Amino acid sequence: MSRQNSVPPPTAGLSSDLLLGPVSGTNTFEETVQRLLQTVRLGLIAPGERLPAERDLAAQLGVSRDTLREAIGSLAGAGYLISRRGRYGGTFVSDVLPSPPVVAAETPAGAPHPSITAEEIDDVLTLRDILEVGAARTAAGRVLSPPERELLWSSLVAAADAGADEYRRVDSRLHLYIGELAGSPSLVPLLADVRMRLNELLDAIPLLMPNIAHSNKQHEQIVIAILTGRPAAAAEAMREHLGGTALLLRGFLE
Amino acid sequence: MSRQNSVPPPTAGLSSDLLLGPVSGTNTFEETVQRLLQTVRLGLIAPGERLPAERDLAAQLGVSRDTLREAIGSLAGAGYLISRRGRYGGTFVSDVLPSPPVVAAETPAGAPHPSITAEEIDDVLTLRDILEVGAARTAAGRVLSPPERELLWSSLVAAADAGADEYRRVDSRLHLYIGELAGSPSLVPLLADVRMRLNELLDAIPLLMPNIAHSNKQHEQIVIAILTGRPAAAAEAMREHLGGTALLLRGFLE
DNA sequence: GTGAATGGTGCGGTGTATATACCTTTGAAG
DNA sequence: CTTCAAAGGTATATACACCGCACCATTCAC
Repeated sequence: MSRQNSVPPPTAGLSSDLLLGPVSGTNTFEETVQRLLQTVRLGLIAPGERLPAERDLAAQLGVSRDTLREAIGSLAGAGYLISRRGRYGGTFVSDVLPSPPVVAAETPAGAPHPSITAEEIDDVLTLRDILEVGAARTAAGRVLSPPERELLWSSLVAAADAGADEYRRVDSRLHLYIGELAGSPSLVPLLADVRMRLNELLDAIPLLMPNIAHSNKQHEQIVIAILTGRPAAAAEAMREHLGGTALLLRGFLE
Repeated sequence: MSRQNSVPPPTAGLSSDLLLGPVSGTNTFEETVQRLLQTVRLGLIAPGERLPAERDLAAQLGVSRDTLREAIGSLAGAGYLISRRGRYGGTFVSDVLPSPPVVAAETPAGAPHPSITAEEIDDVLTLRDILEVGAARTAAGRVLSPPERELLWSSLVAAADAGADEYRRVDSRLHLYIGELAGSPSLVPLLADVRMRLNELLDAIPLLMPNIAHSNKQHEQIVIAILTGRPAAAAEAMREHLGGTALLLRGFLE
């Protein structure tokens, strides 16, 4: 043990045992599960809709059908997916999604929160701020094709029209699509990841209608700023929007 | 079953077969190699310095010693690491790092670029802009401890004093440390990844002294803005700084 | 009833990762 | 000069994740 013994080396002491972190240990299986979960939880495929056939999906994901099936099975067991066989069968997203395992916001006996620490909250909110504000700014700085513009607008409308039950999902989609408009393919999975983490936190607090209304108004400002090509305005609007959620979360959880 | 299928589903056609992308297929072994490579290429451990003992490092990384050794062996073969046995031995970073396999910037026969496409360049630069500008802004918005402030400043000085041979490495460290000051642990690996991708591109173009001098000046502006707590100024300075590199890259490679 | 598309099942092969134990080298301390 | 501790080097056995393939069972349009 004890590392930097002889010389306190000139470069040591900076950060960053980037080393330190445990290597992901990402099973192909677990990663596949996460992918599917994202697809469902972020609303990329709506409740009741069908996934591609197992053989096709496995090919798309670059995974053996066996592994994919294990993943599907595990998610089916959790109530997210339903498989039907036979012609015109397939694997479908549950019509009614299971409410995810809510991490208790209150500690029953004073025990430390199982997985919802203050550091996690800060981490997620900070990262989200960086990613989403940057995405909005970048998207606003690009010239968008007519179909892109229409799709953005319809995503906005969908969010505005959504009921409380589907709001989380539709909202996620809108934010994700803004990220996609930024034009960096690598950005989208990062946004998806941080959004998944955020949703996990949001699941622990109530969803209030006034907040939704407020969010919708902000969404509109963001989208309009993007459509009219004003990066600074888009960034500012997004920052405000995220700030609201951040306040809400910190208020309830910290 | 299935509710809204009558209509060509409202949610389809959006982006994002987030599904589509192939699952990473990340070997523990390859991931370990990447980690070590980052540690060396980004200057987290300087040439000549020692890595933790195999057994310790394996534990830190959450990897079996066997796998770690394979990774070390492969990097030793490539000239990045050197292992010495016996008491006070260990694994060390090569005193002189191998110049990485330069992806030819010119196509010899008109064949398509092996791995350096215009899309990759855009992707990296866009993502970098989002991450680093956001990091600078966030870092400037935090109250920094005295040691943090000193370390930031000394990183700046190190970059200013660096010779052309070590510039890439020291520059990476500075940028990475700014990211660390943003206070989001999850952000750091993302910055490291995008920086690795960027360095791969930079390796394909010459390093000019005037550019270095200019960069140093910009670094100073960024750091000062962070130290004086001016988020907008920090973001703007960082954006300018990155813009320079972006122009350079696009000029040489696109 | 027939055919086609789909999920369900079984099996064997291969490579990767782990765990454990032991050997070898080196240099400082006694 | 001997000893010892700390490091890398080696060997072997085990578990299982992932894959590819072939085949079965179910369902619905026609």
